[in-house]
Amino acid sequence: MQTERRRQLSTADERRETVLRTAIGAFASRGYFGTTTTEVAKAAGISQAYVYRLFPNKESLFAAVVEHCFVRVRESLEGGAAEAKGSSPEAVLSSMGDAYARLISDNDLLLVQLHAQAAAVSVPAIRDAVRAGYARTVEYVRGASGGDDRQVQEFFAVGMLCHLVVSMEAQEVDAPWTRTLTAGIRHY
Amino acid sequence: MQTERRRQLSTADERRETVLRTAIGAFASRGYFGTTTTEVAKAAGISQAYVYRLFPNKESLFAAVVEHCFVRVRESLEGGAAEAKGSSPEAVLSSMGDAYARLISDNDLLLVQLHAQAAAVSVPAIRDAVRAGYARTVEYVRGASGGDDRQVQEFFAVGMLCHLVVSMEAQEVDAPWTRTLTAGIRHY
DNA sequence: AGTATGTGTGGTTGACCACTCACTCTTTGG
DNA sequence: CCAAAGAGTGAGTGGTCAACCACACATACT
Repeated sequence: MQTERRRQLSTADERRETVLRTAIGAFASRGYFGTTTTEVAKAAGISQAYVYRLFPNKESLFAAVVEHCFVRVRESLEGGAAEAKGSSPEAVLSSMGDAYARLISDNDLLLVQLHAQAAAVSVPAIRDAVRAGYARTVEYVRGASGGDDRQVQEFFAVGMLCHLVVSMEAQEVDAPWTRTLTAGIRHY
Repeated sequence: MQTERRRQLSTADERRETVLRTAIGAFASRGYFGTTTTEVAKAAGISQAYVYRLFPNKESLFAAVVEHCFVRVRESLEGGAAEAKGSSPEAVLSSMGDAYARLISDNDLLLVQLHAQAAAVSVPAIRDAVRAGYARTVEYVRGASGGDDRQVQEFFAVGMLCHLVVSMEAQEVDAPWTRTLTAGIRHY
């Protein structure tokens, strides 16, 4: 009978994954400096002390969360590429853009990327995570779409424009300037 | 004789302007949550307590710094528009882009804008300052260049791409993905 | 000269935060 | 069944930060 009894404790690895998943919501609003490890712990349903058993310090924790976000973004782009109608760079990029728009309809993922960019300026470990994330993502987009430098660059430029729109909640404001910035940008 | 003697104390208004100017450098690396009012005070050469005589709280201080940044950006764009060769939207936008590139060759101004965007997510007063700044700037660019929605949008999208490149110091990395992101982007 | 007003600071406070330690309870394996 | 290893926590600790206050000095006004 014991053999079949459910574990009530998670393994450390499972907990680490839970933390990575839930910490996205914790870091999304106030970013690296503005979010406390207590908030991260609460979101994961563990004690603050245990966060420090799973990660050596706040910096590594945030860097791991950032890497996790990039993985999710790439998975979403892969999905987009798979369901593209046609194999021209334009068709693939458009379908990828659509998949990305769906992924970030929950804003948290996008906001963590924005905050990661901001923290990258002063925290080397985070800068490295951001660089590695974009390195892989740019190369993935280039390879999967077959687009040239110009097209790939524009793909990311539009992505950055999304960050701007979401960060100041420009969709909530009905004015010519917001319509200009959001023109043609999908959101769900 | 007394009439001609130099004031040794600044007026509060002069001090406020000094703070706005020097605080850009203070906030540039670690942003709103990561920068202390003591650092802002040191950059301005005054005591931390006096910062709180000049501004009601940290939030208003940062919002004022953000507004100041937007004013400087618009001044720079005006300069660019003035020295454009030709009056076609393309010529004016190109010249404005060049002026902007020169303005942010000192990175601090750009970094404050990036951090403002990040803080806008969770601090309403900062979000309002960022919205107002982009509202005026978008309308200025549209009016001065005569460009259509598409062109104005691309202008800002490329600007956002600059934020990304600078925040992770992508210029320091020599690799295909950095060349793709930075292609055609001027820097001084 | 004297006073009201404005500029500016040292020192403090109470809250909070990253990180640690000693300890308990659970699971695993022999 | 027992011991070793792992999961998990309560209760700190030292340090830092935003904001405040009492006070000193400079200037302007009369």
